Amino acid sequence: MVRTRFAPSPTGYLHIGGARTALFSWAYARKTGGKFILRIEDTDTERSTAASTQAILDAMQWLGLDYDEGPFYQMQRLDRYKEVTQKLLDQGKAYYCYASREELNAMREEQRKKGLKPRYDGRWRPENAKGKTPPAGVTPVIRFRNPDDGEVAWDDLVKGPISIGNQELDDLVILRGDGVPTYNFGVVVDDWDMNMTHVIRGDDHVNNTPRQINIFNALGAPVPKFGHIPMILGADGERLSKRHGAVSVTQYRDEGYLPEALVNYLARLGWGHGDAEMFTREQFVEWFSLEAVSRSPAKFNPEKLQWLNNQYMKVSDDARLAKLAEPFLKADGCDISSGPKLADVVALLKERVNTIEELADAAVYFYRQLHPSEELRAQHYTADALPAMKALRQKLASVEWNRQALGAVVKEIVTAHGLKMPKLAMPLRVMLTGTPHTPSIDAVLEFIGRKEVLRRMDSELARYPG
RNA sequence: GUCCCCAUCGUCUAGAGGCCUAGGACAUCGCCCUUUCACGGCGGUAACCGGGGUUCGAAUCCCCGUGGGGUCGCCA
Repeated sequence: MVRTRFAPSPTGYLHIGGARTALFSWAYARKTGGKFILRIEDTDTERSTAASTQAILDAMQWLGLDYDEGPFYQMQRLDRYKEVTQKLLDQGKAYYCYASREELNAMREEQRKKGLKPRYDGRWRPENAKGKTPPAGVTPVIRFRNPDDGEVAWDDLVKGPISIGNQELDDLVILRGDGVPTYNFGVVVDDWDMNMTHVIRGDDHVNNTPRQINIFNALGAPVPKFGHIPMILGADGERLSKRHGAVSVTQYRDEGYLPEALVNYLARLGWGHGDAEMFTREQFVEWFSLEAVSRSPAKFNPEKLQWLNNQYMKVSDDARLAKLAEPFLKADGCDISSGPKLADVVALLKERVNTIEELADAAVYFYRQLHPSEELRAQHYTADALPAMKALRQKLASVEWNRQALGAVVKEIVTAHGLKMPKLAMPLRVMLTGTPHTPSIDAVLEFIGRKEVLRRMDSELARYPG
């Protein structure tokens, strides 16, 4: 039985990269009929917050990444880490280290200066510490005694064979002075205890893997399979971060992206299935395989996400989109109940916008008058258009109020005044909505409604007496 | 700097030695549709990082170079 997990640290929101890692890990479990476990790695007591944990949980739920077990919290398992550490201590596979942070920093700086790789020099290994008396006032940490030579190798599920010499590794701290485990140790104990079979995680952990394998071996624990997924980069090729703009999953939700669009986009980042661009979550699970995951990093492309979101909006239920857009409209001072049915407005607008936020922005003038700028007035309220507008205003007072009849009236006026369609449609559009970009003018008229149309026209036309 | 990993259009990718005159999508450009803006339709520009091998044949395999990313914490 396959068991995978997602193990975020609650030191901030769930970001795009983490979400994709979670998605792939989740998809692998679902594909193989295995279990997906959520574990919160909250051992960074300085930076971990309950709010972050909640934000991550919310984001996962929004994306539809359901888990079968957990969330487990590492800080609730301190006794277990201590117990395992003691076992290692007893077997001589771990030891106390009394080096101070200052001392270690100095050591690393020295090594770096010599062009060497900074690494712990084993000064408190039992054989080196003989006769040394532990300095007073230093609470010791516990270090894992890494093998001195040989190679650590594994066949990565996405990258293929990888091997690193043990000479490259040093004795890492596994238990801090305060009894809290460090990342590389907590992960191993947990992955062991939680029976993980497949560790699917970000590329940035490749270099931790050999250390972890050594610990698994020292513990006599079965070593899981590893699959390392490449990072997501920003447009500049640097690792995706805050300075690249929106990187938080919840931020995309708040800006009006649909979860299925984000999931689809994330799935296509570093993975592909022939020419398939749009697919359901079920298809993704069915098609997913780690072998098909790209081995190189991918750049995040917001334009394509927008396009995908637009594609999903076009096929989304109007009532659903209306519900999502409503809060934006309300925040913009619109009283939905006073205007056309929002779902109808949505149907009219959804294929023209990329996000719910844009949808709401485009819907405002159906609920509240937006006045055009002086520039737009000057551009569209031309000398030959104004008389036609006034004539139209009169006709609209009594015409039958449906799209077809309204379109006919507009055409009638256009003809009567010897104009071309845009010559009347544009000023009318601008007058009613404050913007030159709207759906067809007859639909706009119909939705705004007779009373409001007349009111708006009067308020604008009053500026041009005579 | 060290070690690890990676390398197809601007971007995401298809490609498992002959199916490749390198395909699709986003973006971009042009045309069509049109009542503006979109949507949509049609078409265009655009890539195998370089050099050596292996092979009858290489985008695909190997080596070197170059470039990019990651890593080297009592962070995860």
